[in-house]
Amino acid sequence: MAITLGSVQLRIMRVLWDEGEATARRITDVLSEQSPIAHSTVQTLLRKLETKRAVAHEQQDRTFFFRALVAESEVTRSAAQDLLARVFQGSISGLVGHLLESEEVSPEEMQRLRQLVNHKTQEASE
Amino acid sequence: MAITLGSVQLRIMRVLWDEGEATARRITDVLSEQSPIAHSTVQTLLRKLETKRAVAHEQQDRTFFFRALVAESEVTRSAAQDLLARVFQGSISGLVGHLLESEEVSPEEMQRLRQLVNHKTQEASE
DNA sequence: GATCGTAGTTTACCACGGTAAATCTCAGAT
DNA sequence: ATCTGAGATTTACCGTGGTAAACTACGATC
Repeated sequence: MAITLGSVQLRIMRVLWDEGEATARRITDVLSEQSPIAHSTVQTLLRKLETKRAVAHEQQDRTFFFRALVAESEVTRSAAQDLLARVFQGSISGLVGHLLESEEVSPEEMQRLRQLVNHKTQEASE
Repeated sequence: MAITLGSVQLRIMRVLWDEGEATARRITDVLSEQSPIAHSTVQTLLRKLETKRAVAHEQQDRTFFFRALVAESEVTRSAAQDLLARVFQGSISGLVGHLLESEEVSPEEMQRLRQLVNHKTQEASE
């Protein structure tokens, strides 16, 4: 059941995760802040998301209110696992190595990263 | 120029990276070890890879020898960056956090990971 | 009551990855 | 000379993501 979403679908889901529930119109407006998108495009994608059980809607008056059926963590996790398996053949250090080489990483990020790794190391030894 | 490849295309590229150059037949054989794939499928994908300048071929007698035009590091890097941007909005710690939670990580992997992170931290402070 | 706007529905394309059969071509075997 | 096998090429189909116009329905407003 690996839930894989396209980039626009992901942005739609993000609105739902942020706001709990939203109308198609609301989503169109939020997405359009970044780059213009036709309302019917958003509606089509919501439909496709509903088909694959990633969202559901309920009606009030003439308007649909959508909400997410899958958790953000679920989606991001399967995306990360997918990449890890497909591209890095399971090697987390391979993935992280590449990222550290090619991205500008803020000191805060590095801090968080170190904590994550050390925490996990500790866990393993207790 | 983000080179993005599908999973089978990636497996094809891996053969080329491993072997330097290979015929379509050779690639079919290698891929078929894992799961059977029609020769013509491999040829079609090689064609598509050639169209997008990921591979090139040269002819000897009646046979094409393919080689990679893009480096493995280039492809894996752009895949990782793509995921990072699209799904984790740039947060490496977010990505790594998810992976550490959901994957079994061997002690060796953790070791390498710690080294990576500490090394990078050191770099930043010199 | 005609019109306007907004919601949702239908329909249609395009691109890409993957899948593969069908066909063409030609060198080597019989 | 003919057949066979292996290579390459052509053609075709499906699924998914993305894109959006066209159409329908309906409540509110002039």
